[in-house]
Amino acid sequence: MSRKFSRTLITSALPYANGPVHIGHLAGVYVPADIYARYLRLKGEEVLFIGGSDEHGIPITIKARKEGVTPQDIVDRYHGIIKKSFEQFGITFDIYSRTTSEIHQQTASAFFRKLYEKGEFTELENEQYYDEEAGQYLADRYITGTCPHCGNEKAYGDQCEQCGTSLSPTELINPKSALSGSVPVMRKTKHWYLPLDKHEAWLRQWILEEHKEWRSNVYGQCKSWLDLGLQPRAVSRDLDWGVPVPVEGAEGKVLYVWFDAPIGYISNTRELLPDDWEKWWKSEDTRLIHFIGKDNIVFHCIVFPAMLKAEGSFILPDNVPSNEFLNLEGDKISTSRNWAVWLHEYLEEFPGKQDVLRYVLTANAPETKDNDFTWKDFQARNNNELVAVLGNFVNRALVLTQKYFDNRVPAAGVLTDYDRETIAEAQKVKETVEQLLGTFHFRDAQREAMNLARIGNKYLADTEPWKTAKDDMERTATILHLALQITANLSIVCEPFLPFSAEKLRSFLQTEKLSWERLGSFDLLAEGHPLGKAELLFEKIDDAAIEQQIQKLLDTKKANEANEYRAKPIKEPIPFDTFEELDIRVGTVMECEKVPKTDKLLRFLLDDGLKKRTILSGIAAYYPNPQELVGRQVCFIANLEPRKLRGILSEGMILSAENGDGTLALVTPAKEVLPGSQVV
RNA sequence: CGCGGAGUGGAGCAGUUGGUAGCUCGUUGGGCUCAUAACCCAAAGGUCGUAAGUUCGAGUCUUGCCUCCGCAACCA
Repeated sequence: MSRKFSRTLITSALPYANGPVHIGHLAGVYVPADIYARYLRLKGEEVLFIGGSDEHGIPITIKARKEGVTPQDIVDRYHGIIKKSFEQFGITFDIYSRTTSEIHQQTASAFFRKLYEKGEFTELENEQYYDEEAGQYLADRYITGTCPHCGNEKAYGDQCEQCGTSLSPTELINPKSALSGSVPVMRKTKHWYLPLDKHEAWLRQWILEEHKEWRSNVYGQCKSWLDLGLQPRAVSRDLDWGVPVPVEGAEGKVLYVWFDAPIGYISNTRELLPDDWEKWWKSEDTRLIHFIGKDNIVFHCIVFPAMLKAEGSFILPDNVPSNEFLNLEGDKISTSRNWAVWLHEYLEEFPGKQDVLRYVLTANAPETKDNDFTWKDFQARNNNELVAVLGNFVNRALVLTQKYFDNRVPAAGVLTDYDRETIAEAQKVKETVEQLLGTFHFRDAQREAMNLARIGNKYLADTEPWKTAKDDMERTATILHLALQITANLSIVCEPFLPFSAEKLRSFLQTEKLSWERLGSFDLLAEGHPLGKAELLFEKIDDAAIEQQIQKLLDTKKANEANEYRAKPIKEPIPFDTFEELDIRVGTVMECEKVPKTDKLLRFLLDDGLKKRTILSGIAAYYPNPQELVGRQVCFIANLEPRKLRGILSEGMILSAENGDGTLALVTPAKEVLPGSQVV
């Protein structure tokens, strides 16, 4: 694939406007996309970098209801925060808009309409659960009930997490709405489907044959979907928040957020370039690149391309560089658990340190597998790499020039072989970085850029200008001339990765922004050129600042857990007789061991005063050493109908208390009693 | 149950079409003193998750198993 493109359209996944942006978003999408956009611009290429907020979908309506505000309030709030923090962070979108914009409504509507008129959809009427109290249809995940296979009462409409079987909501026994707790009713509803199965053949050819260069995580996932066979996918939803389905008889229906969102790339381009947008989306010499996270692969590689192809006039993406996920201090980043480093907070707490975060996220980017962000690593990379290698080299070159040459670029004299070797090595950086960026290897590219500073440090250490200054100023001049040219080169190569520092560097050197093509030149600074005032490029981050961040994480996590916990409502009153029917007893644990090949089950052998009784209990996760329970007393329901689990007959149920975080603790009598004692 | 990705020296990562493992940081020793106790050199440290197979030869291919992540609420 060596097609000639004359411009590049870069899109970055639209962040969902139900929360601020965190380091996971940055590492996965926005930092690499911005590096790429800056790099191409510096090369003088025609580039457009599109971003925007994704503001539709069920979760936003749920959040709004929870807070008692409108969905528009929610998206206004977060769109504002997100947009501002991207700007401050130096993500150079050509436009950052939103899917609630008027132009997006029009674009998405027209897009749907065109597919509709071309007959690219199939219509299907089926029955779906409807929550009369909440006044809306329920997504599979928002229905809970009893699993028909294992009896788990907390199975979801799409899957039972206890036995792992996938379900459909209609299979659930005693279905309940997760929104209101009411019993949902079946209602007929009509939806439009994009028949992906009809697109399978060309998708297969296009991805599997023509894009073997895609990253293995992307290629592998697409292959898996294609091999399983594509299914028609619903593109509408029963909801009042979104782009209305522009067809008669579709009242109360909106476009499915995954149909709507990627069209946002197009509408935002239109918003920016009302007269000129089409060349970016419809011209074969435009190269379209989607930057996304791994959870979006299928939508950007299969669903959206199918939509574009069905429409007929659009180009398809040339590459979809998807990153894996970034973890935080060993745990998954989670908006709902508040386990994240939020960009807007980082910007406040580390003012002027945008480049440090950009650097760390790129150096540790999850390009091939999930990676971990830790504050200790953040500190180490700042202090040992940015400060010690890059900042220090620049400082050395500038301070020496100040000291010996009155802050003017000295003239180069005769070059030694070693000088020439150093120049040659520095010049190699350009080609290597280009090769790496061209193939979306941002982590390696940045390391290679930093390598230029390493070359500089080594050059100074080996040539020792502070020694030659004692008796050979001509030689000293040559050395510093080269060191300053390397510094000027750093201002070019760092621009895509560390734009704020590159700008500082240019002010130190009193130069304009230099184009990428001049990277590798050793005539960037003219002899006698006066230098500006040198300051520190980076400063050390001390332990206290890092500990504060770690403490903050622990605090918010703790506060959040406490916040989230709410005691469940008390169930309906029951007559005393019903309680009497339960026979709760105390038993002494005689044996306790994990049931082989299960995750959760412990097998208890209890002395219940009359006999030995086997009971299985799903608490293995909370008692890693079941042996320790032997001899303890537990409460259990003695007259529950026996039930076979994993081929073992369980005679009763051991009582456990469920904590706010879902962990379980055994219920035991306050002091030892005889086995078989009744709990009354 | 399934499908995809990942599991490499203390930490974080590379390893292209198979040929006895590289990088950054850390550690230890030495050098230097222009520089933000920064810089330069050297050394120690890995049976490449596990078991088997193909091959003259496998981190790199095949198969089984284990662990983590995603596809499946929120979510890059």
